[in-house]
Amino acid sequence: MNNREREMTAEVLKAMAHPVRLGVIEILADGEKTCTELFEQLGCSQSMMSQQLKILCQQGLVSIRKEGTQKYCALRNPDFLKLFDCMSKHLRTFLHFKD
Amino acid sequence: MNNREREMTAEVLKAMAHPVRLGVIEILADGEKTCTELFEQLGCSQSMMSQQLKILCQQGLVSIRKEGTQKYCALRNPDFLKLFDCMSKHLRTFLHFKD
DNA sequence: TTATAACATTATAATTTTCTAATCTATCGG
DNA sequence: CCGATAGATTAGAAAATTATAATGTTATAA
Repeated sequence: MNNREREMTAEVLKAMAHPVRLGVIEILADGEKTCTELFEQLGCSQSMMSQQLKILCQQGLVSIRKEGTQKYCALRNPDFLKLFDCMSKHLRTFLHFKD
Repeated sequence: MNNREREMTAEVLKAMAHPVRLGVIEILADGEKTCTELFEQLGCSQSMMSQQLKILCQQGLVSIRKEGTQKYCALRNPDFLKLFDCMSKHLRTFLHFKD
């Protein structure tokens, strides 16, 4: 990786590095959801969700499809789901995470 | 993942989400290196490297072994290297990254 | 014992992120 | 057209990150 590539990679990682945004990715693993479903399930405000979804879209992690007055969000790159296993294992092994 | 786990995961991802820190992980894939080797190869200051290494250690990504006046850094969890392929592919596929 | 090489810490200014609250826009049903 | 629902945008304060510069610490070699 050259420096430019590392900078772009850092941007993508930053886009994931937030509890709400991780929650979105996790929920979307189950299939398309509307913005409202997402913020209700994650217990954050509508405004917060809208802002976080924008970040996820900008980094190509989520795509949005409009249907009437609603918008359906979907995972654009399911590869990133692998990351969750990796992280769970890491937390348990290296950071003494319990429960 | 519950919320606590998402918060901890976010911390680990943040620890990777920086060009210098990604560079460290990439270089360490090749084996142990001293701090000086790392900052020289990445072209950043010694102080910068020391601070970034601290972050990587705190999140369990890098371990440090002392030997005389030097310190040898190593990747603690080589699982994270998989991430680089995933990222390269993502950049090319979803973010139109060229070369 | 002193100079130096390797690394850590601290302080700080500049920039980014994060979160909340308020407002705006678009679409649909009636 | 009107009200309601779904979502976006904007503004701003607080907190976190980033980068640089200066200074501290420790171990070794001479």
